[in-house]
Amino acid sequence: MAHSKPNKKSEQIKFNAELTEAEWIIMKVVWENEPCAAGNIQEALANSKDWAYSTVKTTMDRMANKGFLKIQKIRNLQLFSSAISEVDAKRGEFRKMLKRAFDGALTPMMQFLIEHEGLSKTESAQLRKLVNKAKNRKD
Amino acid sequence: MAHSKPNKKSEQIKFNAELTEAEWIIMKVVWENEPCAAGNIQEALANSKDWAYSTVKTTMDRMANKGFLKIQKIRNLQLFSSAISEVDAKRGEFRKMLKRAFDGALTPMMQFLIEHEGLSKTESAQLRKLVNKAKNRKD
DNA sequence: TTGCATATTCGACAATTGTCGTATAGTTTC
DNA sequence: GAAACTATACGACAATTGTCGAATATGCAA
Repeated sequence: MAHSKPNKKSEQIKFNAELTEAEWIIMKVVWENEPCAAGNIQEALANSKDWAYSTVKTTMDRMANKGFLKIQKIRNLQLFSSAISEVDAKRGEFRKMLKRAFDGALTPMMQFLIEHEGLSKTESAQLRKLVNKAKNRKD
Repeated sequence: MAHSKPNKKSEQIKFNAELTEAEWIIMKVVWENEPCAAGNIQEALANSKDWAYSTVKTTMDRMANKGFLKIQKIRNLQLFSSAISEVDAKRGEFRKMLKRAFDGALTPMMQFLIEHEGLSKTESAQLRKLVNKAKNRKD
């Protein structure tokens, strides 16, 4: 066959991406501005992060290596776009937490939330609404 | 005054502890066996983790430095105990995730759970029960 | 007391992450 | 075309994390 099938590992990355702190910060801006150049990102973050251009660029290059960003070259310019979706990144972050702190089980996490994170009446009401909406789902 | 008040930073650590992967693995065993020696932990983990004694010991020493473990010395033996609670560690992990992936807001996370993590009927039923139990809480 | 069996200490090493600086190469503008 | 910009390419460095091995110190048993 002419094109190579992505391997397990890369699919894993796609559906369960684990970003570092700096990567998250950059990724959020990419999702909002893609495709965009490293300079754009640096400027967009200028008021919150005092990062040198090279800091942003190096991090983005590493992200491209990891498969989190794609690069499209136009003449001398590199345009970056996301290679993973926001949902994939959120899923990765969420599952990592779930696995580490709750052995991967959702119910204990919920339990914890209610018992120790003190959901307010408002929040638990919202939650109830959400849960009801989910009632007719798969299973 | 005779005793020093813990500073913001150390309180931060206590109530919002952030453990690394290896630290989580070790901490879980400590919580179940404390007080215990490094050798105990290594043995307890022997079937799941192929770690040399020194690996476990080094990691635990570092954890003690960070204030996650306490050491009590008996003769030539060091007995380790947890210096942070399970709840604190879970809170730390949960909040880190919440901040990174959902800008710290709970409701969007719930939304995400239901929309993308496909809660099963069983799970959403459980959730509903939990939420109802939490109905009469603080606000 | 001599010595084995443990524990502890500590230094080491590679990989990852956060952060830059600088040397180059490609454009654009007089 | 040469100067002034702008982007890229890279190498670097410190701190953290995951992992050990080896040297040293201790305590118990024969």
